Amino acid sequence: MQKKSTRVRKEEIIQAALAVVGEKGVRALTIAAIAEQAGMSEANIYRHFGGKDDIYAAIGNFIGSEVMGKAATIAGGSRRPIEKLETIFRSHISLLSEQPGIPRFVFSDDVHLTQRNVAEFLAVRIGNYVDTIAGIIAAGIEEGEIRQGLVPRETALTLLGMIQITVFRWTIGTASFDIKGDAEKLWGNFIGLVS
Amino acid sequence: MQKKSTRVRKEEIIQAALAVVGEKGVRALTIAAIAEQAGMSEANIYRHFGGKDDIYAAIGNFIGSEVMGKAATIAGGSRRPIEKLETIFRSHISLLSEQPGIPRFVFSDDVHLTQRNVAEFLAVRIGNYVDTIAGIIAAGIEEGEIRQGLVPRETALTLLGMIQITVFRWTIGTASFDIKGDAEKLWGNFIGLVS
DNA sequence: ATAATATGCGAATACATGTTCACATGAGGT
DNA sequence: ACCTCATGTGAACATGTATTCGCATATTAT
Repeated sequence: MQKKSTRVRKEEIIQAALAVVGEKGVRALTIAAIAEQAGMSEANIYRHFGGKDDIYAAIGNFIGSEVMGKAATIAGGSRRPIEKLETIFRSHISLLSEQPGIPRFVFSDDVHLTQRNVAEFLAVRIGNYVDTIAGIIAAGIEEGEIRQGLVPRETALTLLGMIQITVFRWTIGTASFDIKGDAEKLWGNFIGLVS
Repeated sequence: MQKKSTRVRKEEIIQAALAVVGEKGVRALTIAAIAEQAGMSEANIYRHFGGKDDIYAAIGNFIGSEVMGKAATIAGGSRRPIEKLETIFRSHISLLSEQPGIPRFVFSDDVHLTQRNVAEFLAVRIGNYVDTIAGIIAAGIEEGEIRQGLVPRETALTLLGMIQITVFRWTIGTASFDIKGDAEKLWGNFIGLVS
């Protein structure tokens, strides 16, 4: 087996772990499963991570920085508020459907209850995410694209709820669930709700 | 130890299991934990249930019939559509905050992936639930209480998403999270969205 | 080239978990 | 009162899981 630096191995292990969560859920995120997915021995995983808690934290960091950061980029663009919201909504649904491990991990009660520090970290990131979307909505109201009288923060939470329930129905239902089509319908109705 | 009939023991075991899930999550739903919570031996649990899968199914049935049925009762009442929606929303938030085991179980990826039959059953029940709420919204549109142009089904999903994200933020955050207050704010904004 | 160090792995360990079994005991029908 | 059967339990078992340890080997610096 070719040797690689810890930096590279850490990324491989995190990606393998996310793949396992996506396919079999957080419950199946065992060291053995990660090792098999990553194509290395179980003992080797301990060369690069202190233990399972350490791996949980690394997954949380990855999701927090790589994923949640995207919204900030879109928010900083020069398009109109409604367009920004649509882009964020679409790319979010797209990402979650391609990397099911991400929502599984974030919504896992196992993580919430046994990895409190990871949960707190994610809670803060999600809070920032809500703020970002609320800011776009506030701008939309000011520019007249979005109806007056709406509360930006609560409207942002409503939008996130749409994403969450879509992912949930996709996860719980059969594999043939058309998540993209479902999301489109919800978005169309959201336009009607806010304009 | 006093002996009781299987019928009554089954209920005790299910309630104990729901309590365990509410306090420590689905991951911690072990036979040992249920036995301790219910105050009986592990072996005795096997007197009344075939095994863990059987217990999962029983929990799913309980949640499906006892809980989801409430919405149908409210929907059948004689109040105005918006009032019905508010009652459903409030009682739902109230129930989930008092019995955290219910959302933990329903949203558990462990259940979704390893208990497919339970997941399918819940999916059908949730589908009925969506239909019920969509029916109320359709009536609201017809009576002029709710804005025209909205799609009942998608608006119903949006309402459910509000509930789901509220429970999620409550679960992931600190124990001091004010779920009732948060839900009230969301409801107030929902009124603005649909009317 | 060689020493030093980081990387890799099979095997062993300690513990948790689902399940079964042989045996005890209490409740209800006769 | 007694018999029968459902209910209850401690102990044992097989398997799964996280983690550690001694040893091998590739990479890097000198």
